[in-house]
Amino acid sequence: MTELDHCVLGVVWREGPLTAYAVRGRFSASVNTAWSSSTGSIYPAIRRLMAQGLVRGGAPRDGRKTQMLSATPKGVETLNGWLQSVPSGLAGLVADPVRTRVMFLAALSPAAVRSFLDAAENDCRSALQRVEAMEREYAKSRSREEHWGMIGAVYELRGRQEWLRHLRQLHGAEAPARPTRRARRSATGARAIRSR
Amino acid sequence: MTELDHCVLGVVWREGPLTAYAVRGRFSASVNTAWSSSTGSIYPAIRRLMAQGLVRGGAPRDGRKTQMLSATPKGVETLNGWLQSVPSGLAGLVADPVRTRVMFLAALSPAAVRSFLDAAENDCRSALQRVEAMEREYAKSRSREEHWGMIGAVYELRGRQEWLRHLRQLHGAEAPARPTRRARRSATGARAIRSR
DNA sequence: GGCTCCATGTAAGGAGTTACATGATTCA
DNA sequence: TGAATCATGTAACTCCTTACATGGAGCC
Repeated sequence: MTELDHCVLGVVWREGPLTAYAVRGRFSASVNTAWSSSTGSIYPAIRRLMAQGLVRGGAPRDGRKTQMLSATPKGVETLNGWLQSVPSGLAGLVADPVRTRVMFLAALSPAAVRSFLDAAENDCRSALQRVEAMEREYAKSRSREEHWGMIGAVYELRGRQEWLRHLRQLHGAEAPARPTRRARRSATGARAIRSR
Repeated sequence: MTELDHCVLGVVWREGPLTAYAVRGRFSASVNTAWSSSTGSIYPAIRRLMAQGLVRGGAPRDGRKTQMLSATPKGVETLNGWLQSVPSGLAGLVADPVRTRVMFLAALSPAAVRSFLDAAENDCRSALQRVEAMEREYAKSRSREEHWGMIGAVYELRGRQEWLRHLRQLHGAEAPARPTRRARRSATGARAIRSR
C-alpha cells in the first residue's frame, strides 16, 4: 500500500460510488501538483485496491466498461488504521526543491543569487494566491477536513514565503543590488529567526 | 537528470574530491529524511553523472576500487544552469503526508481525530527541536548556503506546527475532549487564518 | 458524420527500495 | 586474528511517467 493507494482509497470512501475516471479527475483538479493523476498510476492503484478487497466495483451499467467504485468495510477499516498510526517522522521535513537548490547557491554570483531568490519568491507568491483563493472556496463548499487540508497548504506556502523574504534580507544586507551602503543598519530586523 | 542527480553533483562540487561512500554518508547524516542514501540509488546516480562527464574520478589509490570524485567544468556549468532556471511551480505545494491524512480525518471519531492531531503535533515538535539545534550548529560551522537551507527547514516545521495547533483549536472548539461547554466562546481566537 | 467528453487500459522505460554480495583497511 | 568500518556494487521488485490504443455516449 503506497501513499497513493491510501489516498485513492480515501477518495473512493469519501466521494461514494464513482468511476475510476472520476477519481482521476479529483487528482488532476487538485491544487496539489504533487499528486499526479496519470492513468498509468491511478488504474493500477485501483486494481491493487480491488485485489485486496478494499474497494469493489458494481456491474457495468451501459455499454462501456464503466464501474462505480465504493469502499468495502475492510477498506474503511484499512483507512482507519492508516489514519490512526502516526509513524515517527511523519511530520518531519519533506523534500522541498527550493530548499534543495538553496543548499548549492554558493555556485552562483551574488547577482544570480538575487535573481534566484526573486524568482522563487514570485513563484511562491502566485502559488500562495491560488491556494488562498482555494481555501476561501473550500471554507464554503467542501467538507471540514478538506478545508483543514487547504489551511495547511496556506501555512506551508506562507512559511516558505517568509523564509525567502528572510533570505532576501540576509543576502541584501551583505551584497546590495546597487552598492548603496546605507541600508546596512536597517537589515538587522531580519536576524531574529530564533526569537518568535 | 533527476533531482537526486543534481543534488549529488552539488555535493561533489562543494565537498571537493571525495568518495562515493562519503557522498552517501552526507545524505544519511542529513536531517532531511526525504533523501534516501541507499546504495542502489547513489551509485547509479554517480555512474550517470560520470557517463555524462559532469563528475570525474581520479585513479584508485590503495588496493580498493576507491575513487576520489570531483566535478568537471561541464558539471559546474550544469549545476549553474539548474540553479538559474526556476520552473513555474517550483515553489508550490509539496506532498505532505500529514496534510494527505488530514484530508480524510472524517473517517475517524472526534476522539480519534484528537489523538491524531496530538500525535502529529508531538512528532512535529520533536522534529522541530532537532532542526533548530541543527540550525544553531550550522550557523557556526557550515557554509552560508547550508545555513540558509536549515533556516528554511525551521520555517517549514514552524508552519506545520502552527497549522496543527490551529486545527487542534478548531477541533476542540466543536468537540471538547471532556464535554465542558464553557470554552466555546474563547475558541474564536483561532479563526483568523486570513488576517495575519 | 464528426467532435468532444467519458472511460479504461497497456507498453516501454526509468528510477528508487531492500537485500544481498564482496573485499580492503584499521585498530584493539 | 577478529571486529568494525570503509568501499563498491548487483539483483529482484515495485512504482511512476509518458505515450499510445481503444471504444461508447451525447450533441450539433
